[in-house]
Amino acid sequence: MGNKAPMTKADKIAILEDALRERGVRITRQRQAILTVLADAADHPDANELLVRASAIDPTVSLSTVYRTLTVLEENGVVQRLSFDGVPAKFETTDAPHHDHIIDVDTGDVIEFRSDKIEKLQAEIAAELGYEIIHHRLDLYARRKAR
Amino acid sequence: MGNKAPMTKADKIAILEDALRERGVRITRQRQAILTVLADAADHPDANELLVRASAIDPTVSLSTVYRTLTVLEENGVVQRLSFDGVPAKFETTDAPHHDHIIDVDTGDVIEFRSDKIEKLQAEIAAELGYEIIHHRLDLYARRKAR
DNA sequence: AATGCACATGAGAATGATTTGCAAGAAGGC
DNA sequence: GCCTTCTTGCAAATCATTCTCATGTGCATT
Repeated sequence: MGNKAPMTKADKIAILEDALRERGVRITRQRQAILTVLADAADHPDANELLVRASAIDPTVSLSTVYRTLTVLEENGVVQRLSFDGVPAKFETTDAPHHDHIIDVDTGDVIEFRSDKIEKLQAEIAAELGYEIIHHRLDLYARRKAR
Repeated sequence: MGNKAPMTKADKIAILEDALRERGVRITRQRQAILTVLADAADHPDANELLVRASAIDPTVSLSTVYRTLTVLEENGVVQRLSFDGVPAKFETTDAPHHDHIIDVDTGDVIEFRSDKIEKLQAEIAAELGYEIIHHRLDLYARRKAR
């Protein structure tokens, strides 16, 4: 049989689980549920939203476990925590390509963009100051130009 | 007599107070103390630190008032609130020239930097997408490099 | 300088997100 | 299957921040 079948989401999760196990993280029912929800999420859910979604898969998941699992996953580089002003922290998987945001100040629209040049400059600046970037956040608040 | 005497910090604060009064903000003893502390601060104090410093000027200042005053000052464009990951919000006056921040993920320290190259790149990217930048926010979460 | 009143204050309680202590439960190497 | 160690759920604890409310005060007006 051919072995070129495309990797399914289930495969991805299984690979992720193995990698975590490798690092000494036990794969529990609750963690599987949370991982599945994170892998499915196209948005940036907060802890509470993750609880709701994970509960649909495994009703025994508690909010404490969501938080504890997110901490573990963050420490293992699987998810990234996004802290915005005032609102609860949001989370996203780190497998999506990195991008920054332009926020349209008039409409509230959010546009994603990515610039390797900027990424490179950031790294240079940090290096000059003796730092190594873990992650960053760049938000451009802008207005549509009149034509 | 000459009228070219340089503006002292006291002058600056007086001007600020007048501007605020103009906008219907009452200048109380507590607000004066907090304004003075903010004008003096070369770093990025959080609410608690501001309380400590302002108390040295006016011992009647309370933490509630620090928070309330910061909100008022933010609404009136005098200070900017910096909400970083995990740590309490930090504040800085808006009269300083624009700069971005590096946040030390281990200590919570905040370092300012400024790069015209990055500013220019941002403008270019926004322009390409048909936008004009109003303001932006760039936070680099970084870790001190081992030497 | 005295008056009035809307706004500001201090003290502490309330809130909301996140963390933690503890006893019971389960993962995974043997 | 067993045992050790890590995880979990629950509830209580924390922490930053906001709110409540009775009292105090800036300042426009006299």
